This record gives sequence, C-alpha cells and structure tokens, in this order.
Amino acid sequence: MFVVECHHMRQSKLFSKTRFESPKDEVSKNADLLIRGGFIFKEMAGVYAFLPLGLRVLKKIEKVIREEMNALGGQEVFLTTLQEKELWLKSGRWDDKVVDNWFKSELKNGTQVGLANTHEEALTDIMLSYVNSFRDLPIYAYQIQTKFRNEARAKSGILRGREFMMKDLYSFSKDKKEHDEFYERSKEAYKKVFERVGLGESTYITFASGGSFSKYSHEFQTLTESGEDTIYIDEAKKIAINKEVLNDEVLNELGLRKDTLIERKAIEVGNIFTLGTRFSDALGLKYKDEKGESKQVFMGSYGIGLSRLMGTIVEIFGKEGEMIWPEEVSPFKAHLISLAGNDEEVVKVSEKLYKELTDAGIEILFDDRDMRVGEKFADADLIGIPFRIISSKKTMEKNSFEIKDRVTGEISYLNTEEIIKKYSSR
RNA sequence: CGGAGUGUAGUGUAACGGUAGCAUUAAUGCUUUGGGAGCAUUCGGUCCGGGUUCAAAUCCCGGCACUCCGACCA
Repeated sequence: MFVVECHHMRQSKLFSKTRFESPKDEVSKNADLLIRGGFIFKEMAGVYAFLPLGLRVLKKIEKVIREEMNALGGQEVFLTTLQEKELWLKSGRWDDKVVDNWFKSELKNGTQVGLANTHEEALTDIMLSYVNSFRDLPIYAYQIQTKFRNEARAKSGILRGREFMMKDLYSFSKDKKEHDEFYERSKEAYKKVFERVGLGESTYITFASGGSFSKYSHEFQTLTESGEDTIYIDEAKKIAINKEVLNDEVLNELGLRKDTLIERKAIEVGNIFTLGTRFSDALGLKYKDEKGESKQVFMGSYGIGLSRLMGTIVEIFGKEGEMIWPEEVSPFKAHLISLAGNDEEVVKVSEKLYKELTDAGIEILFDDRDMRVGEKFADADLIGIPFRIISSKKTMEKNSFEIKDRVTGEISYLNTEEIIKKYSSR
C-alpha cells in the first residue's frame, strides 16, 4: 500500500535495537528472531506491529506479489475493513455459527458492522455496479491489506495472527472454462512469487478440499517442522496432498502411489480456490452474453498471507541468533559496517562510500555506530542482510572494501566502482 | 473453546512466609576497538484486586495477560 522511499539508513538513527536475549514466552523461531532483530513488536497475542526493518521486508514481499499479480492481469483495489451486516446476511455468512472468527462492533446508532476477514461479498457487491455485459469480463481484482480474524488461539508468532496482512485476488469470469484457464495461470504466478521470495524449493502445490464447484482447491505449502498442516508429498512430481483429503480414491485420481508419498509438516503460505457461482448467486451478479441471455458470473479467490509468508521465510532461513534473508526480501541490499574505532580516516572513507553507494541508488544500511566490532557483527547477524561490506583500517590499507556473501561465506575485496557495479545490477 | 504451565527493573533470571538480589541495558567519566571489552558511579522492579498473617514476590480466592497441547481455521 505504501512505497518504501528511503533507500538507505544510518543504523545510529534506527530507533529499534537488537536484543541479546530471546524473549521469554516465545517458542516460535520467527517470533524470537523477528523480535530480537527489531523487526516486529508484539502488541498482544497474535497482534504484531511492524517496525522499520520489518516493514521494509514486508514491503519487499508486497512488491514481489504486486508485480506478479499485475503480470497476471490483476487490478489493484483497496476495499474497506468495516463490513455491512446486510451484505453478509445475503451470502449467509454473518451468523457466528457459520463464521466463528468475526470481530463485530457497532456504530453509534446501533447498526452492527464487522471487521473484514475476507472480501468476496464486498467485491462482488462492487461488481454489481460495473458488470453488465460479457464485454466487461473477465475481471481480476486484488488488494493487499489487513485482515481480521478472531482466532480461538493465535500462535507461532506471525504465522497465525488475529490481525495480519493478506493479498487477496478475486476473479470474475464468464464461465467455468474461462475460469479454469485463469486458475491455471494463477498457479504459475504463485509459483513465481514463492520462488522470488526464496521458498521455491521448499514449497509444494498441494491438493486440498474444494467446494461445490470443484473437487479440490490448491494450497501452496512450505515444508517446515513448525508448520501446522500435515501433507503428503511426491518428491518426483513436486506435488502434495493435504492430509484432510487423502484417501485411496483421491490417490487413484491424481495418479499417485501411497508408497512414494512422504508425510511432512508444512505451512500454508497460499491458497487458490474455485468459488463458482456461490457468491454471484447470493448477490445476483449476472451479465448478458452475446445472445442477450442472462448468466451468472463464475468466480475464484486467490490468497497469500504476507505476514505469514514473512514468518515462514524466517522459519526456513533463521538459525540460532542469526538470520539471512533471501535477496529479494532483504530489508537492504547490503549492510555497510564501519569498523573505525578512533581512526578518523576510516570514518571518512566509510562515509564517502556510504554517500557514493546511496547516490547510486543502492539500498544500504550503514552501521556508523561507535561500538565494538563484536556487537556490530552480532547485530548484523540478527538483522540478516545477505551481503556485508566492511570498511576498516585493514581494508583501507588494501585500498578496497571487504565484501562478504553470507550465504556462501565467500569473501572478496572490491573498490567503490566494483561495488556499485555489483549491486546496481541486482 | 477444553486442558496444562507461567507472570519479579527495558530485557533475562534469583529470593524457606522475614532487608527484593544478580546479569544485561540505559546514563556519566576514563581506558579499549576485526566477533557481544574493563573499572567506577547512577537510574530502574514483585500483573491487578481481595483475603490469611505480627509479616506475602512467596500461601488462598477472583480477575487479567502470555506460552504450550488439543479442538477450530468458513
């Protein structure tokens, strides 16, 4: 929703601080590392604020998703959090017995409203105003915003919150055929998203329960022990089945054999779902086809939890007291660490490099603080930027800077020009 | 929602019913600077409300909060 405009930052000005010790009462790795690194702040169980570093990661994830959704033909919108009761009565989803995780409130005049946990109703209602003819379809609209769900039990840090960031896209197609075609394309778009944020290898497209309009929905499940879902994966075919739909008939239908499947824990990072005419029927969303006949719009919904995705990335790439963000979602391109001590010359050289890199448009976190090296490195380990640039007396004598690739551990020595060249192209 | 556990400086931890201590952070000064430095001084705390007791961080009751297990997750 917002653009991160500041390309660079001095660590001495960053208000968040790292913590040496793990917070008590946080067992999950993502909560531990993100809180210690100063990415997030816990407001209450399942409710977290994003601090400068955390927001940058979230915005990077958002950028990837936005690019892929736009490439898919999605048009971005921003719907409201306050939801009208009347609208949800039409779809039969206002009752707490039907949807038990509503947050509900009321206006001064007593009118009941709900905080949106999803937006099928709201967007379908909007489409009533704009969809008349077959010429108006298909329409793909998406948004990235906060969703509210009154979870009985929030848990696992930002993996399962009561308030969380979500991208939800809704497709409005003329018929099932047109829908199916888009549905397949959306799978590819989702794959790209998860590849770009670094989860490509560990994420499986997973058959899960569908609804009345299709036998299955598809989940994107990332393998990790801290996941709350159980899935059965076929390594060779790179697909999986959610435990909830696993039976002989399904195996047969998908051409999978029980003995080749491996049971694993996974986190659901995305989900695509064929809605059919469930909501267009309820709200009366129709269009006139070429012959002037009235037809129901055929819908689908496509979600990715951004904050959950961020937590999942930490679960996968975090270690004890250490994080390494995948390049595309790292809060900064590189972490420039000045080991100046009392040496004024090193300070000057570091400042000069910082200016030249930021002038070149490279996102740099500049550790300009007057602290001991050990502490600086420990902070950098926690903050998790994959590339580290060291400026010190040693490197000054070599007339270059030390570059460390934290993934490979590889160290190289480059001058300013070479550094700019290396990071401008990324 | 069912079950279990835990609430002590900003953070992490001690204290038999009897002076709330240690570490770290923060602040000041001096020294130190390629992996969480040293010395000195200073600031800062028992979740909330009741009860028992000469005396409660500690025991009892109620509330609230957090964590974990399970159920739920349209």
